[in-house]
Amino acid sequence: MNIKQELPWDNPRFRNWVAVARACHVLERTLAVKLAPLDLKPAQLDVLMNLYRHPGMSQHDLARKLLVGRSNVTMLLPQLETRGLLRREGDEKDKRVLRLTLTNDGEALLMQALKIHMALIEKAMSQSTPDQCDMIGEQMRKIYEVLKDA
Amino acid sequence: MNIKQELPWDNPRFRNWVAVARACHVLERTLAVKLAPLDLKPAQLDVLMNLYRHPGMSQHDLARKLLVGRSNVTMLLPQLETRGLLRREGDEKDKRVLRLTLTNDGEALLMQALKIHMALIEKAMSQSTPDQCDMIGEQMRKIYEVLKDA
DNA sequence: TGCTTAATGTTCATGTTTGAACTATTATGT
DNA sequence: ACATAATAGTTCAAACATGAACATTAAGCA
Repeated sequence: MNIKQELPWDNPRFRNWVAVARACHVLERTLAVKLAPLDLKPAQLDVLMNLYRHPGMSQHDLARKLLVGRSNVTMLLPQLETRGLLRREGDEKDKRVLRLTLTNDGEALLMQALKIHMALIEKAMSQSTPDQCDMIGEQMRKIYEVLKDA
Repeated sequence: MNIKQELPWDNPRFRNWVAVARACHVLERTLAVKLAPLDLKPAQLDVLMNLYRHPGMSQHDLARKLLVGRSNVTMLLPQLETRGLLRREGDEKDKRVLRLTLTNDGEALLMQALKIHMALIEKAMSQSTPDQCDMIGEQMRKIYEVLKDA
């Protein structure tokens, strides 16, 4: 009996997924470098983006959007709140939850950061036709659905 | 003048890339959970995979393959070496470099981990046709090439 | 040869992420 | 109503990644 099963590297799905992971990794890394002048980390940008799109969301909801633990959000927010980029205000009806909103400064910084983020993604994705790009997004959303509670 | 430029969320490339990042994130997370019974982290699996494919590689080469700093490799290896999964032996010709190879135990554990990893990727990618899958891999490899030294 | 520069790997301080235990508040069920 | 569950957020210690400074060795070149 041979311990060497069919090797993953012979499997197209495996090799292609490795490419996805590597592309993600290098884009994240590059983004971190390009955001440095704004004194903003990718994780912090994710926070600002989510608050822009979902003003008044709770920390718990934010954590789920970010695919991250609640404690991580707790550690992440004070940096941004101190810089005056967002507000945390207790909910009237449910005294457990804190509602999060961007300040004007936070929104302004977000817009600057988005220019950088967009430029990077444009550079990366401009290799693909619009159809290819949409197909990739579609498949990736399926993957997320399949795995999100597995 | 409106501070709100064209918003990224209206841009297909942006939305689709976000989907890629989320899929990566959730797959990585799931992999960590499934590997836990083997007492192996995704990063450690990456090490074993690379050593299997490139026996005798140096730590520096490994770091570049993993898209990670050299110091990270230095911190990562002792755990695996202590468990008897790999060997580090000094190079004869160049006394600076350490050559890395899997032990039999390391190879055996790798094979177990690969079964888990493969099953997960199969589950994720089985949503796509082979052609779609190959196209995705192709685009992602292009992205990596564009960004790897930017 | 000798001197300078580059490369490999380690160490260390810093910042991040995580999960478990904890407090406070709300929901549920009898 | 009251006891029990579940939920939101925090705290803390441990694991992890990172980059700069360092020691050792090799390469390039006068």
